[in-house]
Amino acid sequence: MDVQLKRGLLDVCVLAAIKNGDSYGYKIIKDMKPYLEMSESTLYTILKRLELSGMLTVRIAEHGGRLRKYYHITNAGLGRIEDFKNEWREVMSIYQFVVKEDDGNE
Amino acid sequence: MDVQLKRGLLDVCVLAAIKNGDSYGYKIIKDMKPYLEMSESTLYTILKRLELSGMLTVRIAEHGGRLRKYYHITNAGLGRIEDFKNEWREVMSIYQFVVKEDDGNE
DNA sequence: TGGCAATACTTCGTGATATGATGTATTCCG
DNA sequence: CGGAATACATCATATCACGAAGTATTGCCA
Repeated sequence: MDVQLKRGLLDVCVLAAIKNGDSYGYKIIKDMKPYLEMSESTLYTILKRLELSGMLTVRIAEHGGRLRKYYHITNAGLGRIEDFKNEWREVMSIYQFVVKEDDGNE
Repeated sequence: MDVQLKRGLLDVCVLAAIKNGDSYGYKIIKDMKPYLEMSESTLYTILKRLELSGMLTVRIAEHGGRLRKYYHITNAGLGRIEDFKNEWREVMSIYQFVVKEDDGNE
């Protein structure tokens, strides 16, 4: 899928992936794969950014001898998803503008 | 509106603004304003990019003593709009993933 | 036991791109 | 006469997705 189109969806998609329960990087990628594929470097960059902007918190836990960083969504993160929903109205009106066929009757 | 969300829409929006008749920079901005606002520097950058990638052609004409560059969409440009429509299915499935509420019954 | 896939996270460099600031030039209107 | 509107161009900057490469452990299978 087009990189530019992806850009507006990635952050909020990652937040959505943890909104119903804490998760960790490797699992997030696999959960999102049917909807949106992303590389590991992309995801970890995004997770860092979302942490720095207070959209999520991190908890390090050991699991089977390996470290895992579990990500937990904050109220700000939930708010970000709400903002996205509100902006979607605008997006749909732009979409209508793009696909609108000129029927020649105006 | 969120810059990242805009990115995937701008190019195709500009193409849509000229698909029913040639237009020029200043007019494109005004036509798009109700749907999507963009600065002049952004638009002229995009028009240049779309020209270089063969999505549109340019014709310079004089209008009232001033130069105007009229932009005309090519078949490649029309194809770009079609691609966008097809990708929209994916976008909507991602949107559904983001807004899906966990109803606690699973 | 040797090796490879899977799991899990990190860092770096690069290319694409939206935007503000700034500049140039003309026309139109009061 | 002057400022708003018209019309386009260039530059520097900040953001960001991504491939490449690296580190380290577990689990499996031949």
